[in-house]
Amino acid sequence: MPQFLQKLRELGLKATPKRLAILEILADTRIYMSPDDVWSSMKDRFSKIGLPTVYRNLEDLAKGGVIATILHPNRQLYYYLCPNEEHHHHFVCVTCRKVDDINFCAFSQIERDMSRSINGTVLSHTFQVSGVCSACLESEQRPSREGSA
Amino acid sequence: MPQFLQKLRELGLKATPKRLAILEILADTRIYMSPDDVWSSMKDRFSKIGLPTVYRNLEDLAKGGVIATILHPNRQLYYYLCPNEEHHHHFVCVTCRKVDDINFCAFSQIERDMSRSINGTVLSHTFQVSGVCSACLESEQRPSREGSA
DNA sequence: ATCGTAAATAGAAATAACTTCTATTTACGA
DNA sequence: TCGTAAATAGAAGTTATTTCTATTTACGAT
Repeated sequence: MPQFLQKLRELGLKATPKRLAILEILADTRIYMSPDDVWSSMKDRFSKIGLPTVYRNLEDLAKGGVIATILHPNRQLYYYLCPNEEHHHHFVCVTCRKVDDINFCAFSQIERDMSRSINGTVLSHTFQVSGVCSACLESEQRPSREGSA
Repeated sequence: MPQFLQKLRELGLKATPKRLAILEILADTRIYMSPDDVWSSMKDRFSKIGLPTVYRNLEDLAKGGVIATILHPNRQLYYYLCPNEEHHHHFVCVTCRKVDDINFCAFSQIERDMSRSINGTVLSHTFQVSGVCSACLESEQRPSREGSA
C-alpha cells in the first residue's frame, strides 16, 4: 500500500500499523462500515486496539479526504474508501450497504442559483441518495437498519 | 393557526396544545431549532413539558412533512418550518442558523444517471449546503458549532 | 543505529443526544 | 358526556461518540 503511505505523508499523519490496517480493511470492501465494524476487524489483527483509536483515525482520514463519510438515514456515521478520485456523490443501499457512484454533481448548476441569492461561504455540500439496491430488492430482504431522520 | 389544524387533521394527529405550540414556535422564526431549543421555548409556556414530548412531536411533524429536518454538519438534527411548499433544498448557515431556499432540485437530472446504473429503490435523497451566510461573514463571527462529518 | 519529541494509543470514564417505559391525562368522534 | 386511542410527564435507559491521562511509538535529526 505505498499509495497510502504517500497520502498519509502529505497529510502529516504518521504511518502507524493501526492506521494502515484501517485503510486496508476499508480498501478491501465495497460497502460502508461503521466505526464498530472496523473495530471488530481490527480486533482480529491486534490484541490491543481501542475503539477511540478507530474513531480518531476514521475521522482524521476522512478529514484528509482519504476516505468518504456516509451519513446514514439512521444518522450514524459510516466510512467508505472510494476508489473514484473524482468529485462525485453516492447512492448507498440501506440494506446491503453497497455504495454506487453518482457520476454527476449538481452543485455547479445549483451554484449559479446560489451565488445570486445566498452570497455566503459554502463550507460543505452533501448530496446523498439512500435506498435499496436492485440486488437487495430481488432478494427481498428487509432493511436491516431503520431509516428515519 | 387554522392551517395547522387542517394539516394535523389530514395526518391523523390530534391538535394538542403542546403540538400547536411547537408549530407556533417554529413558525415564528426563520432559523432552524434544536429539540432542546424548542423545549426551552415550551417551558416558557407550559409548567409541565417533557423533552420526550418535544422529540416525539418534532419527529411526527417532520414525518408528516409539516416541518423540515436540517441535518447539521455536527450530525445533530434540527427542525425548521419552511414556508415554501415546493420541493426544494436548503442552504443553512452554521453560524446564525438562518435557512435559505435553493430553488433548484438536481434530483431529476441525477435520476437519469441513476436509473441507468443503480436501478434500485430510492428511499430518500438529501441535498444540503452548509456554510456561513453573507450577514455572518460581514460581522466576522466564528462558527458557533463544529462542522465535521 | 539511536535519540528526542510530537504524535498516536489504550483503557477507563464521561457526555449528551436521544429513546423507551409506564402510569396518567386528554382530544375528539360517537 | 363518554369511551377510547392518542398523547403526555417523568424517570430511567441506551448508545454512539468523546474526553482524559498515562504510556508507547513513528520518524526526522543526529
